[in-house]
Amino acid sequence: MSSTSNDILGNVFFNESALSIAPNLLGCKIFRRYKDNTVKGFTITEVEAYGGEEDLACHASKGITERTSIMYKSGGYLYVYLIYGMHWMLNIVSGAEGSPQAVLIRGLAECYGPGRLTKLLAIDKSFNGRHLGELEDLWIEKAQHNYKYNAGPRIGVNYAGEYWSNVPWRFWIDQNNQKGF
DNA sequence: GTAAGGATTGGC
DNA sequence: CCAATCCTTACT
Repeated sequence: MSSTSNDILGNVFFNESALSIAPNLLGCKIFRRYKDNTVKGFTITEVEAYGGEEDLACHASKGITERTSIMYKSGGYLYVYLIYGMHWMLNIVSGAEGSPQAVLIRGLAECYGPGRLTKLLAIDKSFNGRHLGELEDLWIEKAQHNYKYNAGPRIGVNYAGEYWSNVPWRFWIDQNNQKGF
């Protein structure tokens, strides 16, 4: 089973809203070419959508700053930032230019946890602001089929208030109801 | 300039 | 349960 360039997700995919992209990323494989030239692929199993200045859980709710400006770009850019002084978070900017949205990659089949998976993928601040379409060392290939998934509140955003801390914008593959997973 | 706090994790 | 740890943001 070989991959073709047609399987690689590009601008057409990422320019949709974060909310619609997020579940479609489930089952996609994120590939990394490491410095020693080895290539490994990991299946995305959990994501979260962040979108719009009105989303109080989204960093862009504070408006455009040096940190959040990347989210105002068109889809396909990477938003990578450090949290709690030690963990890199990997986000894919979504939506059209001027609409600050992003999808956080929270889990892989091979590695659960947003901080853990960036360590596995060797992703740090050097990836912030890069565009997926320009990268030879990181790309995402589309899922082979649609997966059944669950949705629930996002993690770690209790500060965002009653409504925004409870919107079901976290999506994960339903492993108990998945044939052949 | 300074202070407060966080899209988490792992160790006690 | 709670400390680690440092960057970004918002200012007594």
